[in-house]
Amino acid sequence: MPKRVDRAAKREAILEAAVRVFARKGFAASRTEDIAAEAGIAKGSVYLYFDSRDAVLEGVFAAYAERAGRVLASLGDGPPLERLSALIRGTLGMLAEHPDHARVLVDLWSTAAPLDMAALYRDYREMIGELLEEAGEELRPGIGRAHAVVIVAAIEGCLVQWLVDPGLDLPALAGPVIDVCVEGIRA
Amino acid sequence: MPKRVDRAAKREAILEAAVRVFARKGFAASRTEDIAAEAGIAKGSVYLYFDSRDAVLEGVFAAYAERAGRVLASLGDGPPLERLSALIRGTLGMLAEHPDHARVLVDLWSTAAPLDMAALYRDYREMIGELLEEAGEELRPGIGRAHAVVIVAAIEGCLVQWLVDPGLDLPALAGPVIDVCVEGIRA
Amino acid sequence: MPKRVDRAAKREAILEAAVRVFARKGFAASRTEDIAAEAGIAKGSVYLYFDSRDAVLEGVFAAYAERAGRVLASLGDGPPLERLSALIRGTLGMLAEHPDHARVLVDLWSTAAPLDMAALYRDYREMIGELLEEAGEELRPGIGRAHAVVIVAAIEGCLVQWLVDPGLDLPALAGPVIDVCVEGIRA
Amino acid sequence: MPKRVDRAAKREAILEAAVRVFARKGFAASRTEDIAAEAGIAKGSVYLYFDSRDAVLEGVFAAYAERAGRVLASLGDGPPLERLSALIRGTLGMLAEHPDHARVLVDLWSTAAPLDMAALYRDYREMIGELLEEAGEELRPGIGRAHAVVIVAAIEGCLVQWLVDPGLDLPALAGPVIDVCVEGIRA
DNA sequence: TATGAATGAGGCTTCATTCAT
DNA sequence: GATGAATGAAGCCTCATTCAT
Repeated sequence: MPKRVDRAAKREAILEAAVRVFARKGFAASRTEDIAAEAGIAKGSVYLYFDSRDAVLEGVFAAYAERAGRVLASLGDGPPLERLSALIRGTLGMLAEHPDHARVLVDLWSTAAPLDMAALYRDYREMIGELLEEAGEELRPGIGRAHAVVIVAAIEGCLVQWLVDPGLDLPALAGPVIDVCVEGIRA
Repeated sequence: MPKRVDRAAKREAILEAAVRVFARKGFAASRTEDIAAEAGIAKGSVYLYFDSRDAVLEGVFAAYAERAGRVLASLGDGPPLERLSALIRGTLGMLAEHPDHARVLVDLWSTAAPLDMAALYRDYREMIGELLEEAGEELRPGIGRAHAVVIVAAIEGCLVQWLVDPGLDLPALAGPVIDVCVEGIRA
Repeated sequence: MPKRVDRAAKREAILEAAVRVFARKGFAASRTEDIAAEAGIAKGSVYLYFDSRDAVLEGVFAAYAERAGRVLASLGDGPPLERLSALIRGTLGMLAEHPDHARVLVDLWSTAAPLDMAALYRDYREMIGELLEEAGEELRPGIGRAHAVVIVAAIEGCLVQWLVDPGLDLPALAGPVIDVCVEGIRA
Repeated sequence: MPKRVDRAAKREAILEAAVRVFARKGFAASRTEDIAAEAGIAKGSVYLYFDSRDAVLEGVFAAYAERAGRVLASLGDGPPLERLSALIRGTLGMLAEHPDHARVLVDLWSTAAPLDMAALYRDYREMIGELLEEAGEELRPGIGRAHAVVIVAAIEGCLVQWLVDPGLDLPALAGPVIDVCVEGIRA
């Protein structure tokens, strides 16, 4: 009669605890023991669900990537620039709603680990590039796929400034970003 | 008083070595010894010029802040939107020319240390806000100081994407950024 | 009382699994879990049959001691030097047939545990000493009980060399050992 | 003005401390801290001279191998069987004089580490084989190189019994061993 | 009886910092 | 000033053992 434990759920719980800890102290300063304590388990138990402290960070990344993917997938099928605005609002809103994840993102950027952040942003640009392509005539001449990088940048750059200066109102920044990045490229 | 000069020069040399090391391995993974080795001195000697490993990071931040300040100070006195374009080009160019400093910047973001990153970006936005104000009539209605954050974001966000995916051509991104952030806000 | 029998059989099975594991990785590197896995049971179940990991090693020792005793007991009643040769052949053959037990023997030597290895070898020498005594006139003058230690040594020393260099053909070493240790002491 | 330290001497001192500790508790039970304490230094300092705990064991092995080599090298050039007796006496004497090293030898046997014990014993047998060859006519017919293994075995086997039962008088065992292994093979 | 998740003490190792030279 | 050997606190991880199921 084996003890019944929902491994996936427990893993998830640890991951959530880890995000809170990472957000509070940064990954570098977060001890395995901190994570365990936050999750309400013993230090050693973390290793029943993750191979190493780094693996926890990877798990956090995966969770973030999945969440980001869900935002992109939920844009509906309105006009492309409408969807672009929704994407900007959705992303900034999601980040603001999960400030812990957002805070950890910066650690992920600077982690050499094999997290393939590059692919994540490549996909991101790809997706926005598609929207721009689709927008076609609606855009000023000269604006196209190549400008996806700027839109991604505006979003991530807002994130950076918010993290560095939590006084900023992140969701409220969606307005100015849309003013510039959506209205500014309309024909 | 040559002693004083020597001290300052040595400090500077260590700082430069530190930047290279931080850029290579990230701050978290950089050992005092690595910095010393890169600077061609003994481990213990680092402590003759800095109080601690963290103090070195602070020194690096100060150097970065100064360099960034110099870019802002060198914009000349053309028309405001001209100066804005110059600022974008100058900043991205400066970052690309000093990839080591740029790489370290991300570590600085995620460092809890008392580096007052917030002030740096506040000044940055302030400065751009001023330009926007000055541009006045040249801008689309509704565009103003509040949009400085987007311009800073676009720049820093390009930096992020470049760091995460060094395949990107950072200076070349100045074009699209200007298309969106300068041309896009013109009346 | 089938329960009792089952218990003993299970204990035996675990012991056999343990020997295989110890032989493979050495006692120090063998985990309780390895033993359990090899025995096809759960980690915790080992503790239903043994008090501790060390107790398993003690059990293995007891099993070895018993097996060695059986060899000694099976020498028949031919002439003493005949029996000595048989003992040498039997022991080396037994070790070669149970390489796992042999391998573990070395771990037992270096284990401080309360295994009374000393008594085992004392008995061993005692027994061979008896044979030598019995051989009496057949031996060169000056050879006697005191040389039992050399015969035991020759056997165990072959074991050592074989363990350290499995390329050696252990049973084939019986010939040279007998040449020296039996023929060499004959009058 | 660098602090002057004789690295080799310090390494040696740590090695000697390690041998004492290993002999006392066995390698498996010896903690890095024990070694450091025995050497009168701090735990971390061990790592200034060795890469790891295992590396210390390897160092001990190397020291043993060297000492054993020195015994072999000091046999002079008397008649071969004379030299064989000297080798037996020398080896058992050396082991008895360095009981700590001897005790550690057993740990070395059972260590999977890349210590090439096999080569050590191969050389050992080789050397004795040479002596036997050289003895030629002096030996009983049928005795030759192939019996080197038995002589090595007799020596190591005495060591085993002594380690397991320190009551034995190791140097005194040289007599019986020579009776059997030298006198017993003489023509 | 059997399980295997959980525990937490304890080991190895790293490295910022100190300090004798 | 400069050095680098030494320190020892602290972190990651392992694993024997326990115990709820």
